[in-house]
Amino acid sequence: MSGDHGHGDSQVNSGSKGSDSHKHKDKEHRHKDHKRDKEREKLKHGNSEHKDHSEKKHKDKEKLKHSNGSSDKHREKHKEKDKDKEKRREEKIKSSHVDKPKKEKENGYVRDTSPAAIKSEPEEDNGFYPSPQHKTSKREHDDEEFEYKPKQVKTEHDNKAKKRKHEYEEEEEEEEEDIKPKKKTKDKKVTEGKKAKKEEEEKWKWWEEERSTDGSKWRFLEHKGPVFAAPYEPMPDKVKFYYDGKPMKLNAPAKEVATFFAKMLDHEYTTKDIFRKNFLKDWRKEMTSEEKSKITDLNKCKFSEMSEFFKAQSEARKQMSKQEKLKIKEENERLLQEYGFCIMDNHKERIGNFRIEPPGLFRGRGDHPKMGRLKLRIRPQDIIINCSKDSKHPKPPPGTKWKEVRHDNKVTWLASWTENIQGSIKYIMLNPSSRIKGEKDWQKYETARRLKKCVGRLRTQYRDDWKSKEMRIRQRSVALYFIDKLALRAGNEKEEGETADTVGCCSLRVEHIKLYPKMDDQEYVVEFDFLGKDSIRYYNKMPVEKRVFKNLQLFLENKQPEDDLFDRLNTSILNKHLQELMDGLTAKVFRTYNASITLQQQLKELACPEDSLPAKVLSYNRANRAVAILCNHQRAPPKTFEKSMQNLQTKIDEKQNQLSAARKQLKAAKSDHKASHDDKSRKILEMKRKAVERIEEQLMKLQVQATDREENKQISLGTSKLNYLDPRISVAWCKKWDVPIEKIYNKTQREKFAWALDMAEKDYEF
DNA sequence: CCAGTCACTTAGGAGCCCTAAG
DNA sequence: CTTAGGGCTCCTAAGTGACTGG
Repeated sequence: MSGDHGHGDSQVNSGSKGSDSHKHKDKEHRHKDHKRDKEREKLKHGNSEHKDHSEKKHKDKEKLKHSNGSSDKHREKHKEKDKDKEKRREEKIKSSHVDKPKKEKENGYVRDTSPAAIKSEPEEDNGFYPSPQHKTSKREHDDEEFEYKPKQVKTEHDNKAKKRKHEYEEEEEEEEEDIKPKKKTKDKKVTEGKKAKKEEEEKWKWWEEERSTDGSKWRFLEHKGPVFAAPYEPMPDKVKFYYDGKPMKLNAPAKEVATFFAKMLDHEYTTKDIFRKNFLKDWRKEMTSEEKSKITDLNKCKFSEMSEFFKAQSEARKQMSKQEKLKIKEENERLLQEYGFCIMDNHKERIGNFRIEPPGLFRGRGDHPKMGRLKLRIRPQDIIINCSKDSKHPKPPPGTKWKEVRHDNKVTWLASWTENIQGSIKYIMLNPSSRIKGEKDWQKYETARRLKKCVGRLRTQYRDDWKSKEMRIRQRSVALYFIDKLALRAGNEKEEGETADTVGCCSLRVEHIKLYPKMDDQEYVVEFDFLGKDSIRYYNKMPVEKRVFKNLQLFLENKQPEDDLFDRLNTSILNKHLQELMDGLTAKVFRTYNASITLQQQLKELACPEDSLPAKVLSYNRANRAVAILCNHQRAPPKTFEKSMQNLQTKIDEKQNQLSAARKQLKAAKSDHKASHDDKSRKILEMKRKAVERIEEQLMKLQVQATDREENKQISLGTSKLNYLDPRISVAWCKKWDVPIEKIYNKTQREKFAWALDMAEKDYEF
């Protein structure tokens, strides 16, 4: 970590303490700021300056990522071709328009009005929980509280009492607590000494409360604003930068940027052409004109002294004494306490990312055209603050101003800024454990469960549509089939040249699939090979139904490799269609649905009541893994994988030897006992028996561990666990098989899924 | 319909930190 | 006590999808 984002003051102090030593720099910065503002302005209107399309063949075959070579040429060609080609194809199959009136929505909360959805909805209410999907509209008067100012924050110190959910006592022991952090700090000092662990154990059961119906996300919001990145600390003069073999002094801004590069020197990013080119270009913008005229070739730059300096620094940090480390920890904790929480509607909630992203070099993933560009430092005047009108507004650091303070309760973010690489907006939002995130998450799974009820009908329909006489419908139905069956992502269009060339379902190109009428003993095999989100390769061969196959052949006719496979389809068309089939349905719901249903099925299949605890956990992980594979959640095999696998194997071998030794002894003890039949020998026998059992168990545990790890080599379970699997399935499974939930969810995860832990019983059905 | 904007979810990797084993 | 390695947290990029205004 940057470990250097020093002190809480970094938020506030740029004007006070820190300033003296930086006066000089500050001036220069300010001067630059002007230019910068202009540049930032430009962003808004499309930043055309970097339109370099360096034609490059990929050679890198780093693991399985980025290794599919389809992309670059595509970029060039794609541009012009599109329009007219499309038109040419237009008439291939007659298209007629059947536009239907759209469904209604109420501000973000989906109203179920489609007849289809209504009829298919016995609403699985476990009788008690208010569904997030259909808020009962009984509390129309909700909004009358709109302008109130909360006097108290509910923080419940309830540690025991796990279940009680049916008792309707949300009013229980809400400690009256001053909102003002003053008191909080005091409170804290008392406990902090020992373990800071005690904290206020928030046990607010928001899921037992009504939800707002008017599209507002909150009624009251107060926070202290973000924490800014620590200012640049000039390096000691003895750490030199060399150009063309000669030491060269750089002005502060240029030097700071140089340190960004130096810090990455060991990373292979810095060897990539695009990265270097982008870096040099942006770096030069920070230079004085002399520097600029001198430094023209990155190859002549030597950053190694700087790099060594940082390495030494981080080494020193590791070597720090316990005390020093503790001090840093405490400081971090203080910062967290001060800036890491906000008050939203009477409750203190954890903020997800309260630190502003520090400046640095942009690291895109895959073959990103903008890798190496300079991410500018974010200043208070770049930040928009969002909070309640009647809250205590966050203060900008002395001598600075926010860009804007607004009071928009239709959104959930507390602060935002525009980033300079893509011109996109970044937000500060709440932690996943917060009500606002939890509700949404819950709702997501409820939507997926509604899909479960009508997925049969939808499948019948899209299969029917394979026969449609309209091209667009055939394409739509085949794409939907892929999304359903293979859990592909929707595949929005992307701006070319702005990002890595990756695709999803709707944006698949001809070059991404291959058709094999026959392959081995299978017929109609489709081979997929493309880079998806994060440039993770998707590779899969799948036999499809004849009709699908024939359709694909049709779609491919007269197309170039870089043409769109589904030229009459995009995500917005697809989603519009889905919306008509089921209220709230979009392409990504299929991923959620298929992931969750797969987990549930797998857990049923793999169930084995006699299994030991570790075996059960293994089963769970396998079920989880099936989902991860479905969703193509990969990871780079850990660098130490082979070695650690070997170590484990050694352990297993040892254990095995131990076991056979123990068995021998047991045998001996047995015959001893047979011979003597005395108490002593019986005792020994028992002991040996126990020993064997114990070793057997240990061995089994190791073996399970080995299997699990081997199977996990390139699969990442976390993503699906966190984003796709209805946590209630897991909770129910744990209850059913007496597996402690801690085996499945760590602390953070339990916090995120608190709602599920609380409400799911062992008979929960997704 | 289309491009642009905005909000919010989903994603893998870096690196810190804890723990179990030596 | 030290060390290795694996888990967890943080970080922030990269998606999805709604909406807007022309």
